[in-house]
Amino acid sequence: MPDHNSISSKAVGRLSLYRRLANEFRNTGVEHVYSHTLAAEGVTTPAQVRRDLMLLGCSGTPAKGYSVDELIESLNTFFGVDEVQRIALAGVGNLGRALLAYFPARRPNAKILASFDCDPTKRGRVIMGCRCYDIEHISNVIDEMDISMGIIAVPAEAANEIADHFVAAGIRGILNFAPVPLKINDRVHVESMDITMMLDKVVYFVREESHEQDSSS
Amino acid sequence: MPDHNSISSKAVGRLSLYRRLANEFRNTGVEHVYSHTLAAEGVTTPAQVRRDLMLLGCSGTPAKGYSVDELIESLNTFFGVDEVQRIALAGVGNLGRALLAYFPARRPNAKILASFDCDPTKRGRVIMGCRCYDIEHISNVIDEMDISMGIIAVPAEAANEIADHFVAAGIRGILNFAPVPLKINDRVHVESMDITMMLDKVVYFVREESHEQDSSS
DNA sequence: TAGATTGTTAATCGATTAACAATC
DNA sequence: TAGATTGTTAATCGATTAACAATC
Repeated sequence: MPDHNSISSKAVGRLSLYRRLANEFRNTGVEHVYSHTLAAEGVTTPAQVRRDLMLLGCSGTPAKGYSVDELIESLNTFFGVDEVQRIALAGVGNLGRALLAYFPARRPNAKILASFDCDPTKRGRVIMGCRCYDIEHISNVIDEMDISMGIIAVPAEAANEIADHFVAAGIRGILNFAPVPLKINDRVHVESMDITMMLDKVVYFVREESHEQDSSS
Repeated sequence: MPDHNSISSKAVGRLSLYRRLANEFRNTGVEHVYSHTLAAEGVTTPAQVRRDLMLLGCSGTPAKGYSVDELIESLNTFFGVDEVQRIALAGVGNLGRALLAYFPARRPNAKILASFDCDPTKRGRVIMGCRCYDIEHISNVIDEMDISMGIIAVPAEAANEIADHFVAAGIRGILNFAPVPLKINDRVHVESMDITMMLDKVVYFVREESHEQDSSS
């Protein structure tokens, strides 16, 4: 039994990537993969792939590398593919609706069971197959539906308030799309996707490169 | 003149965050901020804030900290807020439409000038204020419109092909939302946002915590 | 002044990289 | 066997953290 406590967030991300790649390989009939095959497809080194897989208890052979089936088996167990994830979504704007369409297709066991919005016209309606509730009832709904994860897709101003509601309702993991670092003191795992920050990064490096070209010419 | 070549992607991300926070402080009438104020709001340490700001050439005083106006001034110059960013979007599905709605409101100088989709019914139409073109014409459109950045919001299978088109058309930065690491050999800056990977991370840590509770009880 | 913060330097920590014997 | 890969250990690198004199 591998010790999961020592696994970093980065490593979990890489494992998620290996799982996807392994599934692709299986779909194309590949039975064995080398560490450098996984590394070349991804963004890491063969040595790191081997370290990551060793954490999972997967071992390969010099002759054939790693068994794809064995890999998928281990990774599915690691990510608990058999367990259904019960998720709540806050914010049913453009981004929220995109997420409602995105997840069922890609992660069938990640189920967004309830959504919340402050817009009164959305309350009670079923949007993209998911019922939208009043934020006032957030605690009751999350409790009744036994939801353990929350997705935040509301504007920056409202994000932390929603996060507080989520934490108070007993949610243990949050995927945050609002461009604000959440201030939460409880033991809740937060992953933030700051789209504007990513855009700023690309913009900076594009400008930077064009300036380099200017000065070199 | 600070040496921008040595600035890491992470540091650029933090600077993007400082800019947002500084703007918020200015809007609420705050004139000076200490490094620990910026650090407390964000996800870093006061020492790192100081290092980051020193890279920009910003210096504070022990008595008052950093001038908010000076900070915003420097950060705006750093990110080239006066320059309009000319952007192309590939994929006008749910996510693509969400991005088309998202950016104009939050980054007025980041202009998505053209979109591309393989769906024939979308071609020629103006969706969310942006004309959708045939992918066949990607090179011409990008060239004519002098576009330097691309956003990829297509399914995983098509992502790398689109990226190749972008690179061939002379694009120098890519924001990738497809859950695939892009294989590009050119000198193009790529930032990837892998939503399913983020979800997998949250799922893992939520499960992990619940297992810890099981074993401790 | 006293207290808190700044910029700067040294120490620590972790992660990545390189090297190598064992294995198929 | 020969060659390539595996698992493992040592070395390097970078980033974060801690410590401290200078400053307002």
